Amino acid sequence: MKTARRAKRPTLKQLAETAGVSIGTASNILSNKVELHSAETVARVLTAARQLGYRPNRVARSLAARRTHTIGVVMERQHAVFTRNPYATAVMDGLVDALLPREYQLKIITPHRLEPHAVWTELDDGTVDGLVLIAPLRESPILALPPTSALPCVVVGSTLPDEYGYYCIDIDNENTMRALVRYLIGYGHRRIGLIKGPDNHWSAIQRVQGYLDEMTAHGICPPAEWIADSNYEHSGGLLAAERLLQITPPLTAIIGSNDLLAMGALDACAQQGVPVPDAVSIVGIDDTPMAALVKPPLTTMRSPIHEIGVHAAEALLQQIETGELLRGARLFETTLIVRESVQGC
Amino acid sequence: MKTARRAKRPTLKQLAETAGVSIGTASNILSNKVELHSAETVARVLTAARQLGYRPNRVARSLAARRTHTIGVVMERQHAVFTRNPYATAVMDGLVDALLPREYQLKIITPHRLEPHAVWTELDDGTVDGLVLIAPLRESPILALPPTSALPCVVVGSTLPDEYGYYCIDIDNENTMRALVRYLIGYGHRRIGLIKGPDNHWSAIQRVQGYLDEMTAHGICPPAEWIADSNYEHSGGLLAAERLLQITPPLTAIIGSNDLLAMGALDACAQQGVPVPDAVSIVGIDDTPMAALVKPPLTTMRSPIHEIGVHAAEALLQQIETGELLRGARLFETTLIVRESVQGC
DNA sequence: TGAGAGTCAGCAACCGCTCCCAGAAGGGTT
DNA sequence: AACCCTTCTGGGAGCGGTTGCTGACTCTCA
Repeated sequence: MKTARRAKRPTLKQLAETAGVSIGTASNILSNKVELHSAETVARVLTAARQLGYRPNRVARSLAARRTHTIGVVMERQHAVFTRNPYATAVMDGLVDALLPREYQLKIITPHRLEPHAVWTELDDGTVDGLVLIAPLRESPILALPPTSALPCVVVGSTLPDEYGYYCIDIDNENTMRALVRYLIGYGHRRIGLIKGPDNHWSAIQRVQGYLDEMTAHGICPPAEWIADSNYEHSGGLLAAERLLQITPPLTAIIGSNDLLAMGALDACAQQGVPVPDAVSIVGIDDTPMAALVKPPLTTMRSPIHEIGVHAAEALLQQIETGELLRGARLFETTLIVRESVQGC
Repeated sequence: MKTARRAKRPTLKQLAETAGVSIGTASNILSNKVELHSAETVARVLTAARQLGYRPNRVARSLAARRTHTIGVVMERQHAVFTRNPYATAVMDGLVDALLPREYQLKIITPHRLEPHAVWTELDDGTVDGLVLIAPLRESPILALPPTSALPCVVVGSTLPDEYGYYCIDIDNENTMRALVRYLIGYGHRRIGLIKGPDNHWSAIQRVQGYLDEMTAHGICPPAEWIADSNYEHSGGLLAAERLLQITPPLTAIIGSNDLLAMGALDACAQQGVPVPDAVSIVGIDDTPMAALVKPPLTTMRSPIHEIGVHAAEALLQQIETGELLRGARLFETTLIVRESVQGC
């Protein structure tokens, strides 16, 4: 592969020469260790830097200091589509907000190998000080290896079992779903269907569990047909809802395991002329920005995704800077956002 | 600042030792220059690598090879909110799609200094092989300096005047707006208002120009009050539309300079009980995913944003790999997406 | 047997910067 | 005057790779 030959830019060595100091001195001064040197030397170096248009080479700096000031955001290949992944998008916002002010950079990593060791070669390549794993999947090669590589990591959007040894930041999936079921039951619903997320998402499984637990706690034993398998996307919600709408006697409420699913269900109802919430109530989870825009506006559980992103960044930085690895989980509360897609029956 | 001491991982030197070869040999083999060495040596090195769990250090590699295989995505501070920036989000998707398969990584950069030279220190810090500038603003410090630093760059979402010396990838803002105006006029509209984007966006200015040109081409001279200043966001569209709706005799159509603005206008109409499209037609530009979801579904001009992202990546890689800098602009066609927010009058 | 060609591995000079350590210079004490 | 501190600067050994060059070795063929 041909590589362009670019104009050389001034190095620290040149800077040191034109300022008439040693490289070490110049380095110190440019790294803000100004107190080590006399005001006159500092001024000389700074002037020379300005005059030369000196810009430090961050790669060299990282190599020497073994610190990159960069965080990697790891997404599964199939998730790396921001337009269809409002969750990842919102997490990114939180990360950006927390990271940029502290002069950390952000790198997007999507492994494309399959073998776990190869994947970790892509993830832990020395260019990042830490990793945020966004919603790693159950069978993902990323999780196949224990986080032995002492690279600080946090997991967002998947609550992994303790054995995995990761610090997880997420909402409380089970309780969120249980709250949603309780809310619908409070409105008199009992024939409540669920559009289930994909089995390879930890959250999907936990949400189903919450649904089943709360339903049975109220003496309802939902038949299998009430639970429609799907992915986590709008189109999947539409298809799944079409199936659920054919159940007789009809369900009076449908829970989307996330907002996208619920909005797909909303569209299915619209297409089939089923009025929401008059004929069927629909709810989701996440409260993505679109949830307020659809008709009828979606009642949903708000996940503090942005806050989760911020916390992920902070937890990661803490690990990086103290060297102490965090374990366990930090589960955020969700709050019910009542809009217009639910009604008693 | 305390730095965690991490477990050392094997270096090329160790690898070479355990494989019983020289560092250079090991390096060649791991860089896929396998043809330089005998099959037996290759096997020995590969085995040792597997056994040691060797992972190359990309930082060191970048320093030595002066090639990082990383692209920087530069966003203005105020734009680095993905949840409210469907445009940047869609561009990112295109970049990801084009870059990841070619083993390039993607880094998000948001300058937080103000002085142009300081900004370029952040942008061109040696960690990227090229830069994608997403919708740089008119008075941005990023643009204050000519792209003299021979770092390959492309601009996306802003069509800069030639003098700036950047290769720009964008839609044809003026003609897109003119087509929209023509479309409305074709429906008999003449009292057409415009919600204008912010003055610091090149696209906003070009779109206003297109509006004015096409209106006057049809003998309509829009009074100043028909043009409502705004930002590029939903909330801004709502406020601006409130003003436009008070004009008497009423406007029969409102153009949002982008979809977010148009959707804000839609909400303003809903709040004031003005039926769309019966009382007023509303259109936007971009065709963001939400445009199809709102009520009524928004008629808009589709920008091939994803394609723009892909092209940006390809143009950038071409510059990086050939060393020849591109100039000028590549303007993509937009296409009218007819939905339900327009009607004759 | 010796020259020439062709393989293949090792050596060593970087890449640009950090950071530790030694030592020079200057000032104050006794 | 000798000694000790303090303050400041320079030297140099890495960080973990890449890369061009040298030269040893084998093979072929006259």
